[in-house]
Amino acid sequence: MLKLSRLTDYAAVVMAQIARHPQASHAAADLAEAVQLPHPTVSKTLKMLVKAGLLESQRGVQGGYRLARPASHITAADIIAAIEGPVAMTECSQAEGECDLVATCGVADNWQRVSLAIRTLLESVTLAHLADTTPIKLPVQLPIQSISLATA
Amino acid sequence: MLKLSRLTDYAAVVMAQIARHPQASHAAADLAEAVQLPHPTVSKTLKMLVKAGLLESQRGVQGGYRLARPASHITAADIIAAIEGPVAMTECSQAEGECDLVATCGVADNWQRVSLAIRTLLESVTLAHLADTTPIKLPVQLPIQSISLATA
DNA sequence: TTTATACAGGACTAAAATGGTACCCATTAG
DNA sequence: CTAATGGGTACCATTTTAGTCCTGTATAAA
Repeated sequence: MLKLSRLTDYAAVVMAQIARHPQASHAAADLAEAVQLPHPTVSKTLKMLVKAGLLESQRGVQGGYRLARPASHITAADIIAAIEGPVAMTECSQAEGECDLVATCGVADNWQRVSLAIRTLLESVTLAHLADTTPIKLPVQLPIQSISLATA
Repeated sequence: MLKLSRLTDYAAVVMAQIARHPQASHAAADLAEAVQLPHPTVSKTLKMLVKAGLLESQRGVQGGYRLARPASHITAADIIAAIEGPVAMTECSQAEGECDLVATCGVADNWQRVSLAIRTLLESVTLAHLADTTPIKLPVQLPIQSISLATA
């Protein structure tokens, strides 16, 4: 299915919610209420986003969460990486490729290229785009077809 | 991580192996040996690929598996779908969007667009590309940047 | 016709990831 | 001080994934 985990999904929704009111400080409870999700789960997600440097937190009374940088400088890839780790389609697309089947595999290099293409795509989508209620236009047909897939 | 499942990975490797010798009929045991993976697991994967219509099987002595159509007409998306089901990043990107949070979500539409872009990308990569030992060239930078992300 | 080969299908188990909860600690405004 | 609010950790339940095994069926060759 190549699906995002549910927590990643939550993270995107919550980030979008914050992005729509960038000035305010958002308490975890308020966010959970706004997006209709269980409070502890939202809280967990928020902590992960802080640790990844996408949110800043303020403790104490009147505390809460704010974006660490403008929504236009936070990408979908950032959010996914914050929850699931770096975007990589196969074991061996990660930094420390620990696959002992490289010899018989034969597709590793090409999967990595595909993986890179997807990562680049996700890096081109910002939180500002996601949070926008008027849907973003992604005229995917043209650019994708224009990718040269011919072998060297 | 947005990672493929291990079985999907196996499927790609096995398909590539078959694609490199399209005329021959490949027994599950031979394939397992060639790619250095446990026989029962490879066998399971092959069955799924048959059910998805990507391979054809022949029973009996001298039987085995063959591609159901040319490698250039089998896409990465096909292989992923055969093992994991249709490519969809979020619950609600599937046909029967069964998410009761649509009202408070606010990012559903945009995720679906991203999902579509990834699917299109995966459909543009064929088994012939994956099986090619000279790596495919995916000059991703240019076309991705050319995608208009401006809101309507 | 018999036999060895090889796929088909399903049941089953073990292991891992995921999602969710609870508890207690640290910080800070008033 | 104290109430509000995030931080961290540990824990449990569920689901998913991976892998194995067994039995049945088709087929080519002897």
